[in-house]
Amino acid sequence: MAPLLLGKLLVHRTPAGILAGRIVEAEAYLGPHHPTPDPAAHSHRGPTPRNEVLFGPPGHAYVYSIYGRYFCMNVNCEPEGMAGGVLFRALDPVAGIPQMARNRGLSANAPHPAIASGPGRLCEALGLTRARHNGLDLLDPASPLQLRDDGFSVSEVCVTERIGIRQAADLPLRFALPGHGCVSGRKSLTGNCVSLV
DNA sequence: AGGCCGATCCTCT
DNA sequence: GAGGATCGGCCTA
Repeated sequence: MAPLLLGKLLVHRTPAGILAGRIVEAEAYLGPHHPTPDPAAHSHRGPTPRNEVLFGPPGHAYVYSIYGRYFCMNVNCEPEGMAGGVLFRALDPVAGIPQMARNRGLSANAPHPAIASGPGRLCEALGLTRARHNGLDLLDPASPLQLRDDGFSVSEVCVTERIGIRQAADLPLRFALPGHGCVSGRKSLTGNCVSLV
């Protein structure tokens, strides 16, 4: 699911207008049901009050706080009872760009890569919090937070190790659009790209 | 009840 | 490249 989510739109309807960005980087985290152990996954040790959304029906947002200051967002990508998720790591801003920049404390004409490149930046730009957005159905047309396909075509995807974790750091579960300026991190993506066709 | 640490970001060198 | 901010969640006693 993680590579297939690249190129899709993440859309947030807010009182201040529509905020949206194209997903250019995502990471997969494997649930305890999966044959490959993934101790870095929040669901790895089973359900808790924090991660219960991951064990619910798919297509719902799992938003959690990290380091006391930031939020990160996943979409649940497994059937009910299983708990795999995809972390959205970076967006290319598409709509409501000045407001997204303002949410980040940046000037309205800030360069795109400064706005939502990184999972904490992404949530801050879109104005997402656990209190307001955890558990929302991203596939419900009535939801203020949605995943959408606008027909954008992705022909090639890069694969690397995941960023910012210690456990299971060697699993090749980070995916990004090759050469896109809004992808986070400094690791080179060259040589790890595959054609989707 | 206490302690440790994280799917981060920003600043400074 | 290194270090601090900052706090909720999960483990241990």
